[in-house]
Amino acid sequence: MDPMQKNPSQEESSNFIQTFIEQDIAENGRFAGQRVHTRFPPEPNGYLHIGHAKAICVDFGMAEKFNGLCNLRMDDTNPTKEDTEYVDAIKEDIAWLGFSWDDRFYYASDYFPKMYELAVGLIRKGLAYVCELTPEQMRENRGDLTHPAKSPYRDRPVEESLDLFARMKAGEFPDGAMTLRAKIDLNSGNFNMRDPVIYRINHMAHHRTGTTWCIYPMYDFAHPIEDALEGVTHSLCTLEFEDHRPLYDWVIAHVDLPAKPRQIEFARLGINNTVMSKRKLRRLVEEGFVKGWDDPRMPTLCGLRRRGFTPASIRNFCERIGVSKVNSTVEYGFLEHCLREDLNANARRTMAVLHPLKLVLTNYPEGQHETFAVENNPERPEDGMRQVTFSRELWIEREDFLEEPVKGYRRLFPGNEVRLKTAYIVRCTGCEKDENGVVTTVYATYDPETRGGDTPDGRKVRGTIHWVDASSCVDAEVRLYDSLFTVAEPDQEEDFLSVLNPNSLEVLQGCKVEPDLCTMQKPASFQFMRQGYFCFDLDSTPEHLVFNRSVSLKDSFNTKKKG
RNA sequence: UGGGCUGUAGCCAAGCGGUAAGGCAACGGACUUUGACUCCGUCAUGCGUGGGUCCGAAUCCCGCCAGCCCAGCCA
Repeated sequence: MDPMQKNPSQEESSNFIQTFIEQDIAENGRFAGQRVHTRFPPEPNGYLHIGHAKAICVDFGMAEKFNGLCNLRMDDTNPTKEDTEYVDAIKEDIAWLGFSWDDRFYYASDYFPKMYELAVGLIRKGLAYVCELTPEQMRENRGDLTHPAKSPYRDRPVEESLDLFARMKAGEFPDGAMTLRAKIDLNSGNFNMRDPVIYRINHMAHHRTGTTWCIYPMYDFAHPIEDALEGVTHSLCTLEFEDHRPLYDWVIAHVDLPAKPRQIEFARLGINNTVMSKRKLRRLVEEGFVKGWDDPRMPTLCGLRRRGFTPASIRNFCERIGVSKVNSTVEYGFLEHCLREDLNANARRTMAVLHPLKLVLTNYPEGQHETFAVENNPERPEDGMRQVTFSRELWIEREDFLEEPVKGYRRLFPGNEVRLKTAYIVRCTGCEKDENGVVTTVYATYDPETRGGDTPDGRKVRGTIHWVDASSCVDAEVRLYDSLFTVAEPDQEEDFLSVLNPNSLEVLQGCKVEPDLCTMQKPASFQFMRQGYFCFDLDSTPEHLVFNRSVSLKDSFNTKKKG
């Protein structure tokens, strides 16, 4: 599906951010003559996950809606946690989703000289001072809910702060020795306004600026400046920054900047049965509970990609969950629904047998072969046909045969007729079992009059099963994934690792697939008949096909009382 | 306990003073050469709660209750 295509039923739905922007445009005030301009500002300290996808869709999507622009900016103001490794991964994932920042790719670190200059300006205005409280002392002097904060350095003369700040920059002081603080309100009920630190000393090499700087701006000081310098009009961020907005506005108001961006906050995405915090995802990777950031069980974009999720499905998901200020938890099933919807329309069909059971057609001549033309996607004739080989011995799904059928079962059992998809109608005549009573071979006879699966005499055949030709099929490995967690809300658990699902990965060897899958381009999504949706694992080879299952098809048989 | 924010169905979510959109899930049914898909139907006399204003309130006012965020030299 075209990711840009709107869901018809969602046509008129809008959100509060859109309303705000519309009002801003209508008021023709501080944004007069400006094109709507947003930005997505990840810190390059980890991989992007589905939660980021929502933010990306909001940031880029809102710009698109207003025919505006959206920048991509690495918010790299803290060298402690950042690394170049993540920068490329972030760009790759955003591009994969289908968004483009054109030539507007920025680094906050590019603004370090300007930020320093603006901080000096603040000191000159008497709006910032160098404070020598240690981290411990600062905590002790922060006050509490009913008592104001304190700093003995608050009234330090401007010249003295200027001198100390220059020496901080020059590297004269060790980490933590002093900070630059904005002089705002030690009495504020909002702790962010109790003279927040805007520069700290950190003698650590930055992934881009190296050792050029040993003082780094704090987010609250840097972010509004970054936005303003880039001409951002609407700075969209998540709810936890709501309390920071007064500070954001303070910086915009007191620092000499070329624009006056407006911050608007929205709720971050929560999905049940999933952890979304970078810290927890990192533990899963580093402690070996998953095979990497791109493990298909991970909610990271690279993980979802390997799992078989498409960009369109993720974008559609983000569009449909909406944007509000309510802390919400979306059901994982909804994400799956969005994938099924896309794949059902666009994935090509193929037949594969996950749990093979031999079917022998006793009246089909040995050594004979024939081929059938099958649509790659019944919904899209333009996707063409493929040739499928058929012969005397086939593989069918073990669960498609029952020696003693349960009520409502309409597949293969002794005496029953079933349709082999696009091939023939066959009647089961019996089966063979090993010494343990396990069925090893099923026998049936085919009806030559029913070539293509038609019933010229009009008789009803209720069951249709998939199959692959035993003489020409290819062995493959299929990986079935289940939730990583055994409880519904792992985020509520203090130790989320104790509720990990040990059966989250099941590997099936010896699955039988149509041979032409070997030649398919990767990654590609398929709907394996009655088995769900799969995609090639990115590291599978023609000699060793590996498939990941994205989502199962719905099967109502097991849940229905009747057949 | 100070400040900020949020409460519309099992889960999301429109609505902005004129009598509760839509999607997911669920449940009925039709169709079916995938027990899938698709299609049709059902699903809040009710909008956290108690008052008030009004001819009329989910929408305005007041009080209460519940949840989330904030005391990093993280973002």
